[in-house]
Formats: sequence, C-alpha cells, structure tokens
Amino acid sequence: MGRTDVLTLAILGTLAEKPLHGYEIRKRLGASLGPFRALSYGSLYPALKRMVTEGLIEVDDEGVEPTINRRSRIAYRLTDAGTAQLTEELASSGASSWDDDAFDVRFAMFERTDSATRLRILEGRRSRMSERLEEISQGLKAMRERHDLYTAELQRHGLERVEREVEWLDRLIDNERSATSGKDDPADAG
Amino acid sequence: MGRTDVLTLAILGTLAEKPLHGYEIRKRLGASLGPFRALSYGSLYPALKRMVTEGLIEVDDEGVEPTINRRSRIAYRLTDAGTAQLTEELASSGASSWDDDAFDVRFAMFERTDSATRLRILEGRRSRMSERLEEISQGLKAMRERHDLYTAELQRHGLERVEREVEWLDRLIDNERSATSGKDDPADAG
DNA sequence: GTTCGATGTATCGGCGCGATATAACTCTTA
DNA sequence: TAAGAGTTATATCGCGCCGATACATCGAAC
Repeated sequence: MGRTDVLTLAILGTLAEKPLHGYEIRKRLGASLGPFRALSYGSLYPALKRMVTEGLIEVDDEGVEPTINRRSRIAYRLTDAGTAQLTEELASSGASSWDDDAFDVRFAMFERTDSATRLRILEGRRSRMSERLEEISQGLKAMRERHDLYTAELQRHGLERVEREVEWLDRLIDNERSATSGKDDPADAG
Repeated sequence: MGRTDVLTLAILGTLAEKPLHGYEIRKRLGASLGPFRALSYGSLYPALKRMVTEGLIEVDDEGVEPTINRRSRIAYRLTDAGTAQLTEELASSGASSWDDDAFDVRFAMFERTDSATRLRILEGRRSRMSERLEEISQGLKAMRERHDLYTAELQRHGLERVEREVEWLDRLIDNERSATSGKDDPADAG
C-alpha cells in the first residue's frame, strides 16, 4: 500500500550519497531538477519530520564538524529501513514512475538505477507521451471549424513540445538498448 | 487589491461567449488549454459558487431549452460586474500574466485582448523565459565537475525546452509587431 | 433489457505552495 | 568596528487545488 510518494523518494535519493540538512537537500534537488520548481520548505521540513517518525531517516549527530559552535542545523542520514525502501523503489517501475513530476525525479536517479528498470521507465514515459500526442491531435482536429487562431496556436505549441520529448526519449531508449546489448556502458546521450 | 486569480479569469473568459454549465466549462477549458491539465471539479464547482456570492456570475434560468424535463444542469451567465471585471483584466498585463499557468489562460483569450496588451504579455513572458535560460545555464556550468550524466541530460533537455519557447515567443512577437505597424490583421503564426 | 460510457453536480481529505517569522553567520564598506 | 545586505538555516500556518469518490440520468450498443 504505502507506495513511496515523489517527495519522499526525492529526499531518500538525495540523502543516499551522504547525510545532509534540509537546506542543502533543497539546494541539491534544485540543482538536479532545475532551479525553478524546487520544492518548498513548507513541504520539505514537515516531510523530514514525518520520515523520522516513519523510521526512514534519523538525525545525524556524529558528522558535526567540531570547528566551533556551528549554527543550528540538523543533518539527517538514511536508516537501514530508508536504504532498503530506496533500493526497492529504485528497482521498481510502476505506472506512477512516468507521471510528470515523478519521471524527472526517477530520471535524476538513473545512475543508481539498473539498466533494465531505466529502459522500462523510459518506455513507460514514451508511451504516456504518445497518448498525449494522440489526445492533442484529436482535439486540434475537432476544433477545426472554430476559428480562434491563438487557441489553435497554443495547442500546436503544446503538441510540438510533446513531440520533442518523444524524440528525446527515443534517443535515450536507443542509447540504453545499445549499451545493454554491448557492454554495460553508461548511456552517452548528447 | 482583489487581483483576479487564474481560475476565476478562466471561468469568466469561458462564460463570455455564452452561458454555460460547469461540465461544459471544464470541457471547453480542456479544449483550449490542452486535454491533460484540465481543471478539476474539486476546484470548479466551489469556484462557481464563490463567484455567484461575489456577484460575478449568476444562475441562468432563461436559456433552458423547454424540450422535455432536462437533466439537472445549472447554467451560469456573467453579470455586469463579471463582464466589467473580465474587461478590466483583459486590458491589464501585470507580472502575474507571465506565470506558467496564467500565461496560457491569458494567451487563450488573446482574440479578445487588444494588440498592445498582447504584445506586453508576450514580451513579459519572453523576459521571464530568458531569466530561466540564464538560471539553468548557470546551474549547468556549476555542476561541471559533478559527473552525473543523467542529471546533466535532464538539465539540457529542460534548457532546450525553454529555448524552444523563446523561439516561439519571438515568432509571435514579430507577428504582433508587423500586424500593429501594418493594419490590424490577426497574427498569422504558422 | 441491460450494460457501458458520457453527462452532470457535488463534497471531502489532504498535500504542497507561498508567505512569513526568526536568527545567526559572512562579507563588504565606510 | 559597526552597520547593512545577502546567505544560510529551521519552522509554521493558511489556503487553494487536486484526486478520489459518490450519486444520478441519458443515449446507444448488444
């Protein structure tokens, strides 16, 4: 039941490298997912507390540098349960993995994801985008008689954006496939 | 003070053409803004009620087709106050007009917006996108040493998307300018 | 004749955002 | 050395919107 939500997964993944405090978690997440649409403190701090009570993370007293009396900061580290949950989640690829937000978070963790799962997620996302393509084309065709230039233009632009993403995904899927069939090289996407 | 929020504006704009009931409003909005990310009923129905108490819209008993006993449906029409607010809002172009969601809604109503305001909104959006471009490039440069291929690829894709939007906006701005300097032709963007 | 999908209104829980408060540290500059 | 700004850092609170859900009717297919 308790399917890990995107926020929890993102924090788990960020904490996997090393123990960090809230502010730094947010910064790193912002760097991974893009500077805008970084998660808010109003979500982050309550989530951290929740995750402590759930036993996924715990306060890290050890790592405090003993320079002087440091400013108040609370570092968190993964517990065994947290590590286990992250591992399990990274190996999974449910339909929720290709939602808009979830996909980006999952993709940012691809380096820690096995190749087979990477491929499944990319294909799932691709299929989702194909559905959108179809839906938008449908709507665009249906509004044929309606003569609002700007609305149509907005649709066309949306359509193009999705088309671009499909192309991008195709490129990544190709790389993933050839890397798998060959050795175990990381994908060279550029 | 009471700056019209996006949801209210969208409903106001949809109702401007003719009186409609909730379900139909949602459908039309979905057709304008794209089939996915259509607004939910959990937002729509409460908003309609709120707008009635605010005097922006009112229940439309008149327009009921007298065929037989129609299914329960509640059509709404704009009041004078609602029409006034829409008109005022359509002529404005505050910074909120180039937020992600707001911009799409405003753009979808461009046919009812005067050319000068159209241009100001397009330029505002363009400037917003330029800032993002800068931010992402900055972040991409800063993560130079960090060697996570997938994270970098995600950033690059995000960057490309924003670049595309800037190009799109430039095209529209050009059209708008030449239309203004020439006659009063609607933009021919294709 | 009944099952299915679309039409239609409505509410409720809850999550996450944006705003805001607070405060200590750091770097500049007068 | 002291003021001031900018960054680092934690925390909470209200509120808006979404997703799920419930319920009911209609038209068409089978």
